[in-house]
Amino acid sequence: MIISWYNLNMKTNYSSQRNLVEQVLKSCCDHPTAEMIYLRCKQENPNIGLATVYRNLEILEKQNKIVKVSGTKGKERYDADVSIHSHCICPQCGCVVDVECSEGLLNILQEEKSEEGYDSVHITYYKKCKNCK
Amino acid sequence: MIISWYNLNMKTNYSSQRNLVEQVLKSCCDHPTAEMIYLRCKQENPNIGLATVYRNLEILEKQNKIVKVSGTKGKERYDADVSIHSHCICPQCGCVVDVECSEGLLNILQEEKSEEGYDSVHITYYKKCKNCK
DNA sequence: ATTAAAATGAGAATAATTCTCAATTTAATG
DNA sequence: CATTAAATTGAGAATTATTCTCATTTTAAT
Repeated sequence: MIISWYNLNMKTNYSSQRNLVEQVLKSCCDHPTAEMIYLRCKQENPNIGLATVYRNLEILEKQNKIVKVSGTKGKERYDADVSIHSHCICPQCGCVVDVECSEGLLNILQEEKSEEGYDSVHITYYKKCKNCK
Repeated sequence: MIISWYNLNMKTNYSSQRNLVEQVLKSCCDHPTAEMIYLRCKQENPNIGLATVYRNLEILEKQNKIVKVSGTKGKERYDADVSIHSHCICPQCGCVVDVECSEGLLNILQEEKSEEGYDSVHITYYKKCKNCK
């Protein structure tokens, strides 16, 4: 995922669970699945439900606070790093690593965004990871 | 999906069902889901099974004969147009439309590919479609 | 304090995809 | 042409990621 310009047009109240999901994801250096996030949240708050994690990931994404990474072998993955960068996915195991976004690429995307009014642009590379190779 | 450099390293025999799946997808101007492809195949061959369609879509993708479009609200979509182009997905209904790939963008991607050895690169834009707006 | 809207947890429900397995088809070989 | 091993199939079961439901609790505006 590269750039996101979503905005959430619904009212939200404060929720400690949503805050926890966001903080947990921010503390991850990998790109965890919803279930992995759920398990890490449970360590802090054993009462949190899986549905709550899914609900809040969706809201946080619409608030541009996190990013969803699709194309990862069935399970979606999430990233709290919303700075400009791309992703490389292993077509075998589905793991994700960050890829820097070059100046030239960024310029083209930002021009397209202003011309076409996109909500977001995702650039995804596929390449086998070290483990799978 | 923009460019794909996969290659399938497994032996395949001829199969009329695989041929049908490919021809049906080639005749589609939309970006159908597996089930839509299955239903259109059934019109030609009422005996074909859904699992067969899934199996062959996977093989055809690895053969670079078709392209899978991810990030489309749960159901994957398929495209028999393997020429260089990107996709724009509606975040509400998941429908897909083709987007031309500019010369500048293509040059950057091809340079990255030769430097990094990626298997494929997908550029995906998100923007509400006319119907959903 | 009151109150309406927002959020939650638990588990059920949904649905896309993959798996299993016995039967059939393909194609290489003699 | 006959043999044979590998590839493919169809049907339905199994899996599993995600969403939905609903009664209860929390939030925040008044």
